[in-house]
Amino acid sequence: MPTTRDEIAKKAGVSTATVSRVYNDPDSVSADKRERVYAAAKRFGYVPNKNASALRRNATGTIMLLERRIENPSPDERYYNWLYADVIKAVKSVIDSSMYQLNLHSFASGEDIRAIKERGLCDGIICHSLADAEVARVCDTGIPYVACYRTVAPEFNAVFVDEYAGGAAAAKAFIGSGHRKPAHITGELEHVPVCRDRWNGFRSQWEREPVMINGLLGIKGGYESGRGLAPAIRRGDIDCVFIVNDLTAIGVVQALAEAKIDIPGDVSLIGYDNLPFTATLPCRLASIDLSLKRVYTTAASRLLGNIKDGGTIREIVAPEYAPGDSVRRR
Amino acid sequence: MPTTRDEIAKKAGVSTATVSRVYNDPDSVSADKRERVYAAAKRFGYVPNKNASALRRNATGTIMLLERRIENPSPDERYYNWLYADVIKAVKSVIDSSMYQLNLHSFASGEDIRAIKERGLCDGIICHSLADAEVARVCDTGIPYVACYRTVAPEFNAVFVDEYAGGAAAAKAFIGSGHRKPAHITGELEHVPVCRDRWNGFRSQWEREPVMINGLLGIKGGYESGRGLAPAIRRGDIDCVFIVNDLTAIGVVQALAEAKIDIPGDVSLIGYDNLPFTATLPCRLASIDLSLKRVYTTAASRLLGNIKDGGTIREIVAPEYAPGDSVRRR
DNA sequence: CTGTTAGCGCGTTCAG
DNA sequence: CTGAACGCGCTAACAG
Repeated sequence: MPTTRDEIAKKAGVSTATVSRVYNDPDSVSADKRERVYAAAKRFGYVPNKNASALRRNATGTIMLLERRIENPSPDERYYNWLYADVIKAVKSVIDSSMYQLNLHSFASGEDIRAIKERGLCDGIICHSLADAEVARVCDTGIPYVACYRTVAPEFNAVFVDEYAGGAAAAKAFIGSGHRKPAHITGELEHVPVCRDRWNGFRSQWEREPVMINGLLGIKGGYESGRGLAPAIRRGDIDCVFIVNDLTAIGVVQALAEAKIDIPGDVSLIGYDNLPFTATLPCRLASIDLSLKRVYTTAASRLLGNIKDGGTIREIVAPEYAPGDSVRRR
Repeated sequence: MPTTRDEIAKKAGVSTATVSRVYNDPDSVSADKRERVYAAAKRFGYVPNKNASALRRNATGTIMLLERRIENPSPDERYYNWLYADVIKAVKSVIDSSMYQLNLHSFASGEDIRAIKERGLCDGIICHSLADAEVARVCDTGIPYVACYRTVAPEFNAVFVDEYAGGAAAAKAFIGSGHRKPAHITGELEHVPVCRDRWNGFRSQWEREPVMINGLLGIKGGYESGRGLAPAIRRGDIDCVFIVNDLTAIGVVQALAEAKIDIPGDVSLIGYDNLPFTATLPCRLASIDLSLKRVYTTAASRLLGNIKDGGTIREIVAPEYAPGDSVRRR
């Protein structure tokens, strides 16, 4: 049976308005009364009622984590469900200690995004991996927002991963362990900006241009690219391969296994995303960890600030190299 | 700018109470007025304010999805994060079309569970994979609840998976495709009731007792068990193996690969859980799908009913065989 | 079946 | 810096 503000006011010997102020603008209350309120709150287990405060405030008291709905996810798309649990937990850790609640929401169309505003669903939006056009829709609602994880155009509020730095980190890991003959397997370079960034970051570190194969993303795409690369590896023209993401890397590993190429004996491999299920591979795949926890906790707290004080949000988080057995010193 | 009930009442030419009733007990309103309210609501984009209704109702308007917090998850534990995204989506699909909001919550101690009541955090609790002792704590709060997925003692409200039927389904799949020499790899049979149920279901279908290896759960445990089983497979004493879960099965596959035993050429395999990342294995692992979507949507709607009308909840959902390349007709 | 009315717990004026 | 008082949008009596 939760206590109410009025009871606490009585117990602490202050007015109800003072109790309210203690929770919304502590500095405007004298230290003495503030402490008395805190003490009474602790003694009687008082927590402000979120529904009442949101109602009074003319707000929803809700922060929305927004993602694109995928009706029938392909197997490859489902792998990224994986990240979702981490993302939720990171956002929750910040939101829970604010006066807001977290709400998960997915949209199928731009119309759905407009409806968020019209139906008054939330006070702030955290966009999970949305493309520029989708973020633009969110921006149009006028609700405070931040786009996360994916790189988006500079006019949007965003906290995202420095994909270029990620590619460069892979190259540095190879170079640091004595590799000299790099290759890169990408996926749909023409259509996927992220792939371009990773590739540009990777090539930036080498004196001579790495070999590059531009295949399809995903396990199957990786398998084909891996087969394409096998002869060159066998000839000794390539001693390390950076693969644009872990999912694609799984296909590469399968192709190399079929071609009797040993990892890391014959060639070293680094993936990207650090998806944990790569532990199902014969050897632990080195990868680039997205630091998603950092991205989303940063985004959530910046958004809360933005709701209060306005302004813009722009932060870039550098991913980190996650070592594995697939890289061997040469 | 969301519309309010009072405006809709005016537009529809009815009283405010009637509008309220249309959303809370539609049958108590004449069809004529009901339609007028719906029409006005649609025209002006009216949606009842959840904060206001929860406040007035003296409730929270929140359903909680509760799980145990794992501070530093082991790699094996992290694999089950996977299921979490599916669970959330299933629960959301039901809660979203009710007047409730979904809230995710984790606890570290029994004290945390008691605090849910004291702080008035929710009107109903969906327990995700909790053990009997934890469910008992939840039950003690007096808040309507349902325990999910794990089998729990009969005195608790629960919707869970029929693990015995799952084991039996694996046996039937083997028998139906002409297998005659079964084995089972389990994990910590003494301590894990689920493992016992799966094993009992499996053995129930065979005339002669299957070979059984009781190792440790997880990839490493499976690897050891797989090594132990290899000689018997090579001798032709075993033509099919049911493994207590997919994670353990991954270890088994690795061990058999090392022992140059071909799947499904030399032996057929069926896992349990149908975790999608088994697609990273050389062959698609047949498995038993938990039907978690069904479990959690059922649980959520039963819980909503329970909040309204009381009563008890007890449903058992049978898992389904999910075919794969790891089983071949003999 | 329908309308009138009294608060649910709180944030925020407005006076002091 | 503090307190009194109003009303956010809604549900649930109650009276017709």
